[in-house]
Amino acid sequence: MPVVTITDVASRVGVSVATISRFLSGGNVREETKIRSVIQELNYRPNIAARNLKLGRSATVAIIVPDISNPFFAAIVRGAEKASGDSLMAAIVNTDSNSEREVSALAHLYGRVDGAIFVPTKESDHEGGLAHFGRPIVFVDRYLQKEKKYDTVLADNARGAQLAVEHFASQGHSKIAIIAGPLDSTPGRQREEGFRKALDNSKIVTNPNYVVVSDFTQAGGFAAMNQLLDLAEPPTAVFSSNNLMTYGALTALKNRGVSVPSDISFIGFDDFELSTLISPKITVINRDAEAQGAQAMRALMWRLENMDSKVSKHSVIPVNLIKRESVTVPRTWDLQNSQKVKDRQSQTSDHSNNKEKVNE
Amino acid sequence: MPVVTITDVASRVGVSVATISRFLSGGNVREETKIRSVIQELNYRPNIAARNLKLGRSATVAIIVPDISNPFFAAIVRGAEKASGDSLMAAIVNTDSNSEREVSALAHLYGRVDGAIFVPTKESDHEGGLAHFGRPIVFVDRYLQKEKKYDTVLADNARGAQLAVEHFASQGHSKIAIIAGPLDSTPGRQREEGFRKALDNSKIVTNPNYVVVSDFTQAGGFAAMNQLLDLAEPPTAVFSSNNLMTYGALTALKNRGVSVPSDISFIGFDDFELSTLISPKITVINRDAEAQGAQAMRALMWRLENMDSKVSKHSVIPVNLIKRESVTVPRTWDLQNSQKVKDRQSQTSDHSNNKEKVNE
DNA sequence: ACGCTCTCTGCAATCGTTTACATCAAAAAA
DNA sequence: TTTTTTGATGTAAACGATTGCAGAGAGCGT
Repeated sequence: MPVVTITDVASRVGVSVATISRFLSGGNVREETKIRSVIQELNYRPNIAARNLKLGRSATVAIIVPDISNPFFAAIVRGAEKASGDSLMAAIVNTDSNSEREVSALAHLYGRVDGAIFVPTKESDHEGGLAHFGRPIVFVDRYLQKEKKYDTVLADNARGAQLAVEHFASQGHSKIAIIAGPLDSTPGRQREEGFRKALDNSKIVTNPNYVVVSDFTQAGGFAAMNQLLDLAEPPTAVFSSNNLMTYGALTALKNRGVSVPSDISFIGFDDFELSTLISPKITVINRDAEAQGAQAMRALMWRLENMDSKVSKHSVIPVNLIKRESVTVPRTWDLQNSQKVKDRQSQTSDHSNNKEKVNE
Repeated sequence: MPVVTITDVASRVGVSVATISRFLSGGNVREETKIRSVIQELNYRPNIAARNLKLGRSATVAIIVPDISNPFFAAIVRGAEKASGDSLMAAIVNTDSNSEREVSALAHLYGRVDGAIFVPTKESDHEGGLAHFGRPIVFVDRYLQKEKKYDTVLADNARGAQLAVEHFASQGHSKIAIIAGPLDSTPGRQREEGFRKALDNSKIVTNPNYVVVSDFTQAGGFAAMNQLLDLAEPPTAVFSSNNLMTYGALTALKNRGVSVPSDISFIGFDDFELSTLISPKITVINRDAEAQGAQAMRALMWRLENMDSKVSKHSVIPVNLIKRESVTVPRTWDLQNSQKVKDRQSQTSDHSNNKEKVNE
């Protein structure tokens, strides 16, 4: 268990430590083959701490996410980690969607990492205290309007909402609702804006009741969906702005015995595991979250090599529509009493036997 | 952008660097308050690399998992990371369920981390080359029989299988099948063994056709379920050994129009997100994966403080049965034509632990 | 006064690298 | 042949912390 250092290698080969060091960093040396074999023989590994100390870096970057057990963030982390190669270590930090944890994580990471990939929970909470971190940060899915100097990697949120609306419209829907995320978050805002714009483009007038702003959580989606269903004139199509709210909304629909898509058509933003196991299979707007994470890591690595560059880079990840079974033509509503007309042609679900009673 | 070092603090306060260092590590010093204020004022942060170099450690541990986007592993990571406090950084490594990646990760991590939490994909691939890593490793969910010196944190796998079998038996099932994981993996083996033993205890003779060994993947579960359904006399109850295989098995059942639970009762090992959104809600054996990760981190930290201790620690995480809707009494098969008879009795779906009546 | 213990302090060595600088031999140019 | 260029090498000074050692007062019993 003797710790073998560069000095041991040097004396064994019969050269100075400088030569070994130069060899390690790719310089030309005379005794290359001998050095190689001695390193092998002694099983020498450079001491990372010493190298980092001398070089004034840590060769580590942080990936700060609200919740690693959310499949979406897990995919981001995975993509980023994969793109990091083995020159960098990735330290992941879970903030539990807690802004205070975020700032304390940033403080704790200071000096420990060379940079960070950051998915803040509430971007407004970081308008000020970021410069203090003093190292490059790449924001994923969030764009700090006050801090334009940071690089970002966003999804094409507006386009996603647009695709959803267009798909609904192409099926004849005009009573189209959105369960929006917080409007002070980038994806929440951009998806809502894209939604409104797409409605305009399709010459559909926006019913204010059909825009319910929620919070990207499952409970929020549940409540929002119920709110929509309680309307005197409920929508025939609903676009949910993220996967968690999609879960909640679908649960609400199921609880109230509203059938998808025969009663209401549904599209969710972000695909989710098991989306094909549930009935009906849910049509979604999808993006490659892993690619997004990878792109963020590349951006960060580029920035670390080009610290002096003043231009900030903003890339956007494309989205696409995955058509499955949750969208169809709108049903006809009896407008007199807003009561659903009895529907006899039930959906082709093989196990649609459980019609649970509503118990909030 | 001046980097402030311990020397700056020392000269500002008017003492030697040694005093500052001692203050930082909790020693008694005269000028405590002044030092504190100067540190504040200068915004001094100790250089981690220098400290690590001197102390011969990295203050970093690795968490090596097959796939971070699998919710189960995500929960492990989350729990471990949470338990690490802020004395340690956690570097997560994704191996894509690839044994070669695992050994290269171990090699790459050598010298970079003080220890690791490791969930190998195939434990048999690491019987040899582990000592070479030279640092403590805590295994999660895996137990290397040849390498008894390592600490482990396992789930109570056998007990889980036993709970499933007992629950089936209590409903009157005797044609009980298992979709098992690889028998050369700890959870695969222990769950299969627990299954057989529980069958024995219940005086049910094990039908070899009802034990199909698969591979813990979704595709594997799919194939295994189909294999069971193709039997001349299919089981009336199926226990799936992990969540991925559960997805596959449920897909197979759905594809073939086999109804759960009226045609076949089902229990899966490990709860999964959305388990309540799909119909029917799946009864599962659950364990607290986050607690398991936390326990692993605690074990590793303990080990780092007690490197000389020869005794290896093995802890086991309890499991419990979450009753939902996928288990009921076995239907009666008309063996003449294999046609199902109408069944009226269905299981109560609340999670209370009231004893259900035993039906032999 | 003296010696003794106790607590705090500074000095300086050390951890294992990288790299500016000076050297020096061999190859190229004269 | 002599001079210049080239390129690999060794020397030694960093990088920023921790800690063994010895010294210096303070407190106290005799």
